Amino acid sequence: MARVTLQTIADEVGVSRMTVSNAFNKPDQLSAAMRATILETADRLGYTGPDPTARALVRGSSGAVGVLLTDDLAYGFRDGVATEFLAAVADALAPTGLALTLLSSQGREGVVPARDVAVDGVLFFACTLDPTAREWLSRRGLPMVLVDQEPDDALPSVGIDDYGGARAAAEHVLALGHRRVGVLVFGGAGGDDVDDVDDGAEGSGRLTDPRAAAAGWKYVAERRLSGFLDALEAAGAEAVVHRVAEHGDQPATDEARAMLSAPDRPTAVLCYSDVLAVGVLHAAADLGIDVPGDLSVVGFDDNPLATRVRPELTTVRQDSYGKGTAAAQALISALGAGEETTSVPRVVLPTQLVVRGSTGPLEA
Amino acid sequence: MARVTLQTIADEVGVSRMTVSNAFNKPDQLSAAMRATILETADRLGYTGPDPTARALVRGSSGAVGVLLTDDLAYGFRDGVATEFLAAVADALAPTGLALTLLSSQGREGVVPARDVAVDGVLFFACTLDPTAREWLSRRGLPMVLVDQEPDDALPSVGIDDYGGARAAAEHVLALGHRRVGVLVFGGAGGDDVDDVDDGAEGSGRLTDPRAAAAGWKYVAERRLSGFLDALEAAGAEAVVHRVAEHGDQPATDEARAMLSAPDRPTAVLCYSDVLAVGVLHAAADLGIDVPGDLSVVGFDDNPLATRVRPELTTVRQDSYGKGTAAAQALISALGAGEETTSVPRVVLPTQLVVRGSTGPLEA
DNA sequence: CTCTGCCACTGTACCGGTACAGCAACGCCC
DNA sequence: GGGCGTTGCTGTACCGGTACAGTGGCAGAG
Repeated sequence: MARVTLQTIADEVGVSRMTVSNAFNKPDQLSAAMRATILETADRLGYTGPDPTARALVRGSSGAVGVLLTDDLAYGFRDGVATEFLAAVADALAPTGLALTLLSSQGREGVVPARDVAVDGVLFFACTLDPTAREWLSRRGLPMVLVDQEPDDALPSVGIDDYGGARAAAEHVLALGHRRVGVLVFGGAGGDDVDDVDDGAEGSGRLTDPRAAAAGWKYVAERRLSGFLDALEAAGAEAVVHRVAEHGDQPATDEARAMLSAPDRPTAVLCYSDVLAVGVLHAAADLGIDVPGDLSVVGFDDNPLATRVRPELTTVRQDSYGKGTAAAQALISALGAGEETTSVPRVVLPTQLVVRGSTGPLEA
Repeated sequence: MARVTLQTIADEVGVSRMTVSNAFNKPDQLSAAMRATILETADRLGYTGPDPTARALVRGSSGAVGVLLTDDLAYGFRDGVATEFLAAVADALAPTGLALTLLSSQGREGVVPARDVAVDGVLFFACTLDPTAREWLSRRGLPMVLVDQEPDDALPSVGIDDYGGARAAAEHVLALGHRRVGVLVFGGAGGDDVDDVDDGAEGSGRLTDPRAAAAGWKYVAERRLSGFLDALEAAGAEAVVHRVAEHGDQPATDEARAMLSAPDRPTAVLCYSDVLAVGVLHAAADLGIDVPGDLSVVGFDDNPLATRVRPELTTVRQDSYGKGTAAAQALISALGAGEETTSVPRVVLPTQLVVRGSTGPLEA
């Protein structure tokens, strides 16, 4: 059975295709009797309503906005911070009737979702900054909002005060008397330093020159590390920086074990995220190191996870929901404005240190 | 600046539009030199690659599959069972390069996402069975897979053994000696019984004739209730059925408080879900009732939540990830098959009772 | 009786691609 | 030197809608 289109109905009723179209979209353009006949016929023939694709083509809008995530889409459903963010986006989108399309930064079989899927606008929330996906998107000239990315003059961006939060975390452990402080960071490959072995830090391991290494990292990782290091340096404390190459619980445990097994181990560890901090807790437990008695651990994000572990994590809270709301609003207004936008909103949400049970004073 | 299309490039280079199209899609159809010229020009002009919408129109496929959720999209990110399911779908979709579009069952401003957003296929995962969205989808003739819905002769479906799981839950408390058993169900409105006050059970409250009331509920709710009741009846135990109108922690707490405050209260409560069971735990705590000493509580789903509360919930595990995988596979194969599908796969995954700390023997 | 305006509907030209048939030029072979 | 197969590009017809400028008939105004 062939597809039922406007033409099918037009032929059946004996009118032009336009009249049928009007029956659906502009009821006042035709007589009530004709409209009734058309609708009845459409129904009888099993017409499914205007085809979304065709309509999108002619109207230039598709009714969906995209969120560009890592190449692993499922991440968006597994990580507490990501789900909170996406839930906020979904909530903010609800009144507009826009659908939410999850785009992975890397497609298979030559398909690049960022290029090949129809969306009206994009939230750039990828965790790894994939330059090809980003380039495709900017070339498409779509309204786009950067989330947790390096601000760009041309594009609206939403982020949090990563640097300030990291400083606050560092100052917290400094105030507790710690002077030899581990820093566990996620050295997210910035796209091209994968085979850059200059800093001796491909993969995991201790970084000899963390600031140099961080130059190529994704923005958030670099900001947080800078915050940690600036505060530690200002206080004349020693920083022992280790990097994990993959963002996860287990990799962090492995790396933390190395850090904590070294002679003269740090008495506090600042982590890029709560997920990594949980890994540190595991490593400490494995090594028989008491937290917070022998080791203080600070996370970042205030992931729901943070209060689910024992001891509960001291961490830097970010408002993921607020971030999602702000990002969605920015995108919605960019969609509404069309081309003539002049202002490029830049939102930076505050962060806040939340002290819980995983940090304590340095024992003499 | 006007949009750059194939025609723009064709004019610039001085060839036909088709040749430009071929340069992108069929490299072997033209000379290498010409192709190089065209690609260079395209790049210089800032061509963004074939427009996804136009391509979708002519190819008849959009590169995205939809998941129809409740009218509250954010639910998909908040509920542990939903996120697990969606993560599995995302994982299964990854190799195909398909994007994942979240559709809310109800749009605003006359927009019905189920009708107006371009997708190649749909997973019907709505929690409330919204007949209009479903009807639009089936009329569009899209490949579609029902998840946790009443099986339909024409459509592939994926679900779990709700009935068997519920029986197992009931038999578990019966084996522990309980004879007066509360049942807390989620009376999801089946679309049209919202103003149906016949059973005296609009909103929450105790149901006098639960089986009759359940007739209009969504499939899963009805199946689970039947499982509970059949097992209880077979053993000659008494069932005290209460219904909550909204699926949540707080509504469940309220309703459970009513159930547990009544004279001669049940000694065990079977719940439609872990979320409701947590509400029962809260109510019990409020009323000073010890679980499992004075009250046994059984949940359903084995939501991650179940092991996060104290006592940990005895529950009926379902494999949400497996369900997502199966659903995605079914959809992918339906997409591949096109029209000529004859078989209508129907997957029913097993459920399994997991006994934890929230149930115990009836105290004499 | 013409002119004007309105109503209800039609025709055509897009939107930005792709499929497919066609066609000229060229080399090859017998 | 004519038939034939390639190669490389072109033309046209779609895909399924919508925008917009008609157009013919008819009613009321002048």
